[in-house]
Amino acid sequence: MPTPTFFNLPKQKSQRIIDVAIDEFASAHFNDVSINQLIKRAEISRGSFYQYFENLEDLYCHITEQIAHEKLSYLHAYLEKKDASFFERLKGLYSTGLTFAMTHPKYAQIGNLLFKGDPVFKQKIFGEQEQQSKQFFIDLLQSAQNKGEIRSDINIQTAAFLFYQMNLSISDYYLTGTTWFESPEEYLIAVDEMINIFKRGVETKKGE
Amino acid sequence: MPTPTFFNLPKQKSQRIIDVAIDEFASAHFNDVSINQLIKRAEISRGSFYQYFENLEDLYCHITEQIAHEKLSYLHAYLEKKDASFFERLKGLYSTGLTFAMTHPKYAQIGNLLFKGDPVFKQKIFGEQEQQSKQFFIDLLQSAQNKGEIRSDINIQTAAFLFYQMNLSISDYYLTGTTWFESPEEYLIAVDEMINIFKRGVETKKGE
DNA sequence: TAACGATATGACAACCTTGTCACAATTACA
DNA sequence: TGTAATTGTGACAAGGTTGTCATATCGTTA
Repeated sequence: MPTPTFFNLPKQKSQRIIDVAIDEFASAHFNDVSINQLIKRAEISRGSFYQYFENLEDLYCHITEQIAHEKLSYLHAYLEKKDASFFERLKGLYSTGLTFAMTHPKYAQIGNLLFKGDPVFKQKIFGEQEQQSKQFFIDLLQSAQNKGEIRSDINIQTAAFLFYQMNLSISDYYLTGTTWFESPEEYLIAVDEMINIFKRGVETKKGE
Repeated sequence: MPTPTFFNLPKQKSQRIIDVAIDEFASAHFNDVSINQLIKRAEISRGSFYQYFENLEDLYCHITEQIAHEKLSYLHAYLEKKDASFFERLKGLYSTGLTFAMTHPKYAQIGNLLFKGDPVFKQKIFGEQEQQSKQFFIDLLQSAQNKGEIRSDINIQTAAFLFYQMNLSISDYYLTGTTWFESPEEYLIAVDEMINIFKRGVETKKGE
């Protein structure tokens, strides 16, 4: 947690620090971000930095909490649509992820770097919420299976893993990929097609 | 390229250096590996290191070339089975990746770290071969579509992206994941189930 | 054995990093 | 205005990194 001193700062100044930090954390893994670079860009002295934060991880945590909060508020709209079909909800989830990446590219990139970086560090920062988001996929699938939307021979754990991993891959490619698709528009269409492949892969046969 | 001096070294010594380097590169991203650590563990002096290699990247490239060579020889057995069905070949590809990870965990981890790390660096080291492996998926799918194994409405690019990304995810989870499946055996079954989902997702309907 | 080429070495410069701390400046309040 | 609390500052220590280079040692060959 940043110190009271930090929170008492004029909004303009604290925001400048946060903005620079977001930019730095979106450019490199946590371990490769340096306090020196950050304070130079944010135009604060070394001493001030340590008066605001315990260390770099303190600042990083504060930012990731902000990101998690923002992302959750994004997700809530979709989470509420409990009446929609499983495949509509899955599509909603993927769309939300992509929309979030489009509107908050740096936030999304920070999350992306966290996921691709040291698993131990990821666990430390994101452990609890990661577990929740995995469980969400499992519950979603279980509910769909109970309703007969997906076949009874589909292993929930397997399908949840598959959809969860693809969710990560899809955001990752949007943020850092270039070679597969020519344009974002083409990519969005491709994501829809992937969901259709998934749908056919797990849905209950017509006439069952 | 390492210097002639390095290649003239007694096998025992050069192998010791390579072994330590493999261990280091399997433990952290290239940027986080230090020459100091490496020479300490390999019991060579700083001066010697620079007599063998231009810098750390020189050594890294030499090792990744070794890895690529080893992996290719692994793949060749499967690449030859041109008469097998598309889904059998896809399964063979995934199996090969997993078998490689099981028999060469450090090699696989080095590749994994390269893929999850800085895209620019990845491109520099692996660019050409990455393109080839993507193209391989595309060709495989195109051929399957021509044979009528997969539906004509399936977009090859989309499916190739999907299968390629899952291939990466599957190896990654084997190497670093822990939370989804209890045991490697359970995971191997799950991989089979994923391929079945893919199969149903893209295969031509019976009776077409 | 002597001499020459190949190989090994670690001190060194130059540069980076983090966290601390004595002190300076500013602000708030009486 | 004067005092006290808060906030700002950059030099500094201690540690890390890379690449170089003069020097020492080893081996081979004459």
